[in-house]
Amino acid sequence: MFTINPQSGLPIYRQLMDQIRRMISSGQLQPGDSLPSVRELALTHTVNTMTISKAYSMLEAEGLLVRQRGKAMTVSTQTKFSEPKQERLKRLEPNIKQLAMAADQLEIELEDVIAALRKRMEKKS
Amino acid sequence: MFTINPQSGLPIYRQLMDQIRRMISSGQLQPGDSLPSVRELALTHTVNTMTISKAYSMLEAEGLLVRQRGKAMTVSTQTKFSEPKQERLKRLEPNIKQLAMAADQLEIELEDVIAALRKRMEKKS
DNA sequence: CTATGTGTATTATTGTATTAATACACTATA
DNA sequence: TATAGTGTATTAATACAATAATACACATAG
Repeated sequence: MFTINPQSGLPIYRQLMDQIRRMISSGQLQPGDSLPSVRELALTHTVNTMTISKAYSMLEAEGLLVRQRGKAMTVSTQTKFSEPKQERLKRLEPNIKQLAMAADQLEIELEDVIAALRKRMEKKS
Repeated sequence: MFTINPQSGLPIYRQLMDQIRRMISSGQLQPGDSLPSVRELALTHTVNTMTISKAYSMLEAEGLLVRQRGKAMTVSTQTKFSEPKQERLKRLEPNIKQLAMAADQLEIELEDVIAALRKRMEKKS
């Protein structure tokens, strides 16, 4: 369900938070939906349960998730799911910015970046 | 000369290493070129000198930089500067991959991603 | 020679990230 | 009621990241 890369330098709990935020923003995770249990995620990604729990707790502090003891974490019904495209684009900005910087420093032309991106994104769909 | 974002989660010394690697790969930093002194970088980015030093040391261990006591760090003359486009594209892959994942989770269409990227990259040139 | 500019080493401190093992409180279900 | 499944708390240990202050070794220009 999620993609964790322990080598990326980015803390695991932050990778998780980012991904969950985005999937809620798009509606892939809708209000009321249950998230995988901390033990399940910890197992499939060979990560400690407390690492997952930390991500969940912080998203709960943000109001995105709701915790009910004894039950799986769920997406808050207070969140407006499926944000408009403009909002979602804003969430993508940091990633755009970072790619642009990297391409710039590598002196890779815009069209080549686009080609690479196309290749990657069309693969999945 | 470099862009440091302390909030990004990625360790500062790794941000620096990534950027230097890319600029050597493209030839923006050429063999023999001097890098900014650790004190200068530390000052302009309000970061500790040892953090910069760590990045430099690790790049020296990789063979990219050369240290001569009493002088500024320089780009190794052993490195092939201006790598071919194919090599540079390979270096961009992780960034492409990450953007693709984010866009996917945000359910942003390829064409919208490209538009955002275009907007950002054309701004600079 | 001196002053200034390189990078480095050392030691100490602080905060964060992750793992580990165990126990607890609660829910749902057989 | 018993069992298995939720998330959480606690304590301990380890590793990493960053800061701080100081001192050292060397190069170069005056």
